[in-house]
Amino acid sequence: MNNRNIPKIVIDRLPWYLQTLNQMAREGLSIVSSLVLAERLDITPAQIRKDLSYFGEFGKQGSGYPVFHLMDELQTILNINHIWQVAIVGVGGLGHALLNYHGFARHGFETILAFDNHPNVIGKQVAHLVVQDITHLEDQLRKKAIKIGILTVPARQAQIMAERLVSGGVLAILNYAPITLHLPPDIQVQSMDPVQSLQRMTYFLPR
Amino acid sequence: MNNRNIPKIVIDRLPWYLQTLNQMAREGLSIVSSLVLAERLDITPAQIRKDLSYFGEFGKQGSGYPVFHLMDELQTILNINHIWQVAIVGVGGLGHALLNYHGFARHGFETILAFDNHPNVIGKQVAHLVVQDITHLEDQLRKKAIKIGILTVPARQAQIMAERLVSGGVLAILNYAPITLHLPPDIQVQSMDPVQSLQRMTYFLPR
DNA sequence: TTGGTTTAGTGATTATAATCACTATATAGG
DNA sequence: CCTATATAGTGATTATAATCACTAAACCAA
Repeated sequence: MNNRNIPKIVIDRLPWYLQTLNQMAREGLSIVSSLVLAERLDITPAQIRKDLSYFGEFGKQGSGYPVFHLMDELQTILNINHIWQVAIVGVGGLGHALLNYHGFARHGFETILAFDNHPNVIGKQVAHLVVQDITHLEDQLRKKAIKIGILTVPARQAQIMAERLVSGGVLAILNYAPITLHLPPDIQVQSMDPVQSLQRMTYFLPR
Repeated sequence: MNNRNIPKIVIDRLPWYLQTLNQMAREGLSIVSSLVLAERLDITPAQIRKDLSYFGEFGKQGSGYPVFHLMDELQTILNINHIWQVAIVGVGGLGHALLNYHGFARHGFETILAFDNHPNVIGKQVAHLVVQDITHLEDQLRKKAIKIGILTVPARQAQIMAERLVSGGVLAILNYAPITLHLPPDIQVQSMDPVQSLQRMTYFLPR
């Protein structure tokens, strides 16, 4: 086991492997070789083998990796072998859509709190939740010991709301606002800006 | 000018630089040094200077980069110095949210077509568009010469819809479905899977 | 059981990317 | 104008990541 400190980029690929293994499991596959998995992901088999080797020996020579076992291992590695409770801040169009998205729960992320600052939304039921007044944010986060927040507020409010999430004890933020958040280095942030993603593609399109 | 073929990861950072420059411009800043920009982005100044040097010399020694000029240059490099027309496939909750999102238009991405296969949605007005029957997809894409598609359909329909986008002439797909699309190598794909993003963070959270 | 085939794991190698550290140029203050 | 300071651009260096290519183990068909 290749256990000198693990490159972050390896971690970034694991969820992707897991997603594909999930798909393969649903297709009834019970063993998969690095070659087959690699073809599905459009990368090299060596990459997969080396990535996995950072964490242990999960495969068998001659056959490959047992799909379910590898999924379990990846879930343990990724720290998703239990339910994570999540809070959403900002119940506009996107917040609504995310609250109604079943994918979170299906993968162990349970949205249990939703906040907004707009009187028209506060107290309203959205999907399975009643939207709470943003003034209760830190209180509620502490009370429920929430570690993960989803930020779906307008750009100009995002920084302050991110800080409030952090002061409520949140350690990881999924940021849908199109700004770069400034938070302590131990806080995890993943940004989901569709405009940036589009701009990463237009570079390669014919001019 | 450091013009041997440009690493893809450099391209990936340019939209992020641009976003921050935008913000700085709004704050009234007209010149910015690599140091100041780097602090804002939490990277090293050398990284920024080297990245930009792949494309030209945009700064002045002693002072820094003229904000507006650099923005213009980046927009030209990224091929976003004109309007891109975009089609959305799938007008569920997320599709609705994206159609109502003004950020696309504000950054030169104009959503001009929306498709769905559900009778309850077809013909309905959503934001500025009337949702069209998915059967007209390829026709309409060709007619309007659309090169960029946004995919917001359920996972099981995503692959086939991606293929239909491509056969309608689309060259870049922003994929919100939680699957890995298999498309010709010249097709650009950016995936936006919130579950994967959450899983990339949980690894670093206390267990 | 045996021998050819498949495949994981991994040290060595190569490729890619980030950083350093220097040069040349511009700025700003007196 | 002159000098001290700031900063871009970049070749050289270091760090990081991907791939190669080998070994040992497991599989499988006859």
